[in-house]
Amino acid sequence: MPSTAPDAEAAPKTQPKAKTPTPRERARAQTIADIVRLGREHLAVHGAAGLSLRAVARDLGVVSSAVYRYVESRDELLTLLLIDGYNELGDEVDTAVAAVPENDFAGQFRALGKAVRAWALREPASYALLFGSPVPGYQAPGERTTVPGTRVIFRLVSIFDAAHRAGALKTQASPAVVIPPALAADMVNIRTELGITVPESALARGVLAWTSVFGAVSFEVFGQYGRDTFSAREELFEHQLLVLQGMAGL
Amino acid sequence: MPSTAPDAEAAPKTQPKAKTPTPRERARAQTIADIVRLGREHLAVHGAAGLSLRAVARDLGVVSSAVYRYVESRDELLTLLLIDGYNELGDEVDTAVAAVPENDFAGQFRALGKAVRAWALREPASYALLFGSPVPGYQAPGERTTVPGTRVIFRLVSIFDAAHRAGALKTQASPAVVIPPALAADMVNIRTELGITVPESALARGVLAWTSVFGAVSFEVFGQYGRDTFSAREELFEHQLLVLQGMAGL
DNA sequence: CAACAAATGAGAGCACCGCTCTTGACTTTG
DNA sequence: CAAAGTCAAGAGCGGTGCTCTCATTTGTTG
Repeated sequence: MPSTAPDAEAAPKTQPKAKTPTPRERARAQTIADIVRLGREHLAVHGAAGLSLRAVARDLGVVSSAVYRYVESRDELLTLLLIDGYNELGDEVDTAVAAVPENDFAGQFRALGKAVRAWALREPASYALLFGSPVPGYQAPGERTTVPGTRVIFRLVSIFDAAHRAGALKTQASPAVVIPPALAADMVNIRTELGITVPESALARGVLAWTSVFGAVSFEVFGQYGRDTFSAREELFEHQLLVLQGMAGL
Repeated sequence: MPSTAPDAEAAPKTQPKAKTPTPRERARAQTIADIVRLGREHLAVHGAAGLSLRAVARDLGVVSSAVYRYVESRDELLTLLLIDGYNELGDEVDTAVAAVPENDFAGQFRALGKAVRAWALREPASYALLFGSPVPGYQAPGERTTVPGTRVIFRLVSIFDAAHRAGALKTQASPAVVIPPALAADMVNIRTELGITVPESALARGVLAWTSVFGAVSFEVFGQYGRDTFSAREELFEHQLLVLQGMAGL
């Protein structure tokens, strides 16, 4: 794939660069892909804080300064890994949700949650990079990370919205809790921004379901549960999803 | 305070060392306390991964190798900061819960949640150390951290147990969700270990409330909410606590 | 095909890190 | 008062991110 522009080919624009990829560009893209791949391996083993460009260079069979030809800095590599992780998670969530019947909204919610958990347990270091403690001194560039970084939450919102449109969302949850005006205003903003029709209270419960799923996954991935407090973690999470879907009105 | 034993004074034991603290011991304890204090400051600024013994030594006005007289290693300092954080959080949670009337169990739950959130927002680096991504290569020594590390969850469990004993816990939540046998067995184990009487389903919902609170706090502290998705974060969290307390049967 | 220019890799170097070891000075204790 | 114990300092090892210079490779173009 080309290094900069997302337009694959054709359409000669004002930029004289975006033609068919020259062999140099191809080699360059391949090298960057190799760096990202090795970076992922190091991330998995040593964590985000232990990600070392020098070590990646060694694995690449090249001196450390050479990788700076391809990656601007360690933070740049972190950004590439961040985008990589967001997209991998987003892909797996999408396929998991798509495998559930269109009108089984609760099942879609559970499939989403289980996909998140499965990916997180398989790639704990990437999960930690995406959803764990922020890497000190590193600020993700929003213009590159927001789109892949919001794929899962968008998917969840779309499930709620589809359920609501289908009349399958219980908007009046069992213990009715009033929403203060300031919070309601936020919810209205979100609703208009996303172009959905879910009422405020249901939207708030959806947000809570979202954060709760990640709380449960984080506890498990980050080892907050005691070593052997829970032996049936799969069942625990499944149960939590069932309770949460009820709370959210699905 | 003495460096090793928790017995303040008197009671001459078999150990010939535990007398009145010598000036040397006092100075040593003071130096260690200074190191921990400076370590906390560095933790707050540079995060756990950026915690540097050399920098602490500089602030202490001493050469780097000198601090190794007081702290075995960087990981040892991390452990001290971990215990420090757990105890500070535990203290604040305890006082916050104690300020609520004894029979207002839902209020106690909310007070606990709000105390956790307030502390986390005030000390994000410590919160990240305690509940965020694990520091790669660092394993907390359980024999020193489990007791302070379980103070808050014990407090929460005790609220649920007291509510149940007082007959104020709705054990049959609105959408009844069956608990698979393996998970029920885990819950029975926990119940007997803690010496409480809460039924399995309520205990499971308590666990979910616990992880959900931390999910919500983590999202806020770790900046997972968009920059300006929510302007009324205080109200959002309060609302989430209300929903969770309903879900948990309080 | 040859010449040129861009892209690339190597190496040295800077300042930082955790940690170890030795040395000399100091303080407490017998 | 001298021995024992404690401590700060400094040098040193291997690691890190990153910059700079220099030589070489490589693709393109006249």
